[in-house]
Amino acid sequence: MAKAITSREENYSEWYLDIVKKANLAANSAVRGCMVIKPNGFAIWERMQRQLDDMFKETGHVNAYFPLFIPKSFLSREAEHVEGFAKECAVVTHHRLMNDPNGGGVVVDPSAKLEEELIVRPTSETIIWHTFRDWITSYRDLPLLINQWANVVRWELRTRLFLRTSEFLWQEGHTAHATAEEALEEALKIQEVYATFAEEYMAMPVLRGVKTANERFAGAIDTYTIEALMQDGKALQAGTSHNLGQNFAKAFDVKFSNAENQEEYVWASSWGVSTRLVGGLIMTHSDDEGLVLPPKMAPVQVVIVPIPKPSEELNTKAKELMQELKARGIRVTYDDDDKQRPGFKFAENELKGIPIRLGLGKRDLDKGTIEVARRDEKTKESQPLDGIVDHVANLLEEIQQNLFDRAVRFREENSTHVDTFEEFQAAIDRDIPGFVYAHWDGTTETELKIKELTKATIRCIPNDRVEETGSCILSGKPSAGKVVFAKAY
RNA sequence: CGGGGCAUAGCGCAGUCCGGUUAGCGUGCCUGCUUUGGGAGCAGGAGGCCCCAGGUUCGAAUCCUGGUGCCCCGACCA
Repeated sequence: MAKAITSREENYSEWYLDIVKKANLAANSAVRGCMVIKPNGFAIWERMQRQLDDMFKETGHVNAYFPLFIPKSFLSREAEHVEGFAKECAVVTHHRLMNDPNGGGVVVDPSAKLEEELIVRPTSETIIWHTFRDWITSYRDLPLLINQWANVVRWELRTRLFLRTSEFLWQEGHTAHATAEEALEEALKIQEVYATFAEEYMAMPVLRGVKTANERFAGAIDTYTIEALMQDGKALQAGTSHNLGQNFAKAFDVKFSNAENQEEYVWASSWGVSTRLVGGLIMTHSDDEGLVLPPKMAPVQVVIVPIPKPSEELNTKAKELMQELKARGIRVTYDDDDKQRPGFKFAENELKGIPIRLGLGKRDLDKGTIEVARRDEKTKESQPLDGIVDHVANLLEEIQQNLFDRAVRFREENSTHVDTFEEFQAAIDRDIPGFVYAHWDGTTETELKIKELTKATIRCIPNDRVEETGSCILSGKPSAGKVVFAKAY
């Protein structure tokens, strides 16, 4: 068991890191807080990208690319925005290096100081709105629906692979609209796109909700979020979509002429999901044997293992089978390494999260069967080779659904409703705190006080919450409905 | 930004307190033989600026001074 990973029970944090490292998803790099995404990890991100990109295109968005560097002055145009990001920006101050006159290698050339420093984008609203000013003059230019796939940098003090790194990959959508209603609709539409993606493709159930004033994006009117529950009972903000109102249009003076030839400021939205989703995917489904991937997100869905080792006979059959599976659109590989034994390969393929393993041996060929093992439930059974492609195709769907159902069940089992602060405290203090629904008086003051006392934050006010009168668990003041608290990543 | 830890073979580590031949163990890697339906066994082999710089000493992975880097835990944030 050379590659055994720490169990979740023993140390959840170590378990997560073990999976990331031992499934070869990512590694720490020479740069603090920045990760190297390895081929296995990047393949998952690529699947996310491809699917999301299709969905964005489907909703009328087009891709573009804006610069990595942003003039420092741009960031300060929107007051709340700069306050939100100023503390975590990387700043470029010089543009040239020179040989150290003292022989210490290269040093920054002091004569190459920039007139205006550049910041490395922590998000691109400012540079994009500066550009949109040139793109928009008339209501006929609207709506403008732009997305970009990019890297961003936020100088994080505490990082974890995928979940929070100083540099990360993401997509950021930026849209401009003629009316407030349209901008709001756009923000909500994207929230639903994100939720659909999370649930149908990642098999990760999410709560759809709106952030409190305290938790919203710096510069937004409202932030819509999807929140997932991880296996340790902590919430993960998996995607956000912002209604920016006219805040950035005003800051960057972006106006359009409406049909009556009157000038108005443009209405905006922005939204993003990042490589953090890979972390969420890992923590939603994986177990103590390693990574578990839902079939739709698995770079490899089926692996065929020759037993006990490759032979001409087995290779021929396996390749034939691969062709049939590929023809059905199934991503399949053949593990024809003749050095490792089957047991090793089983463990290795489980660690990597491949949803289905097909074990093919001499006995199978004689009997016309094949061994089908599913990663999610760790069961295996012998199946007739005849009709195996249909069986595998159906099983992939079943696994996808099973993982989602399992995650929904976990979330339900770990969601509680409380009415008093004592109940609240007890719920949050459990080993798996989960989502805790409670009344809140709507003030930032109370929210912060609760956070100080319990470390729990308001994840969202659910879109589908039932309106009911109640009293705040802390202040006792009236509340119009329960909000969702949790400890969060 | 505080607190702690670590830096020695691809990876994981011991050795450092108490300086001393050729720096060691596990794993991985290479070769060969035997094995082979759940992480194989034996034999042989390759692989090291012991984080960097200075100092002490006949002699430094080890002691002293000064750096650098990364990780983990908290506070802040996607």
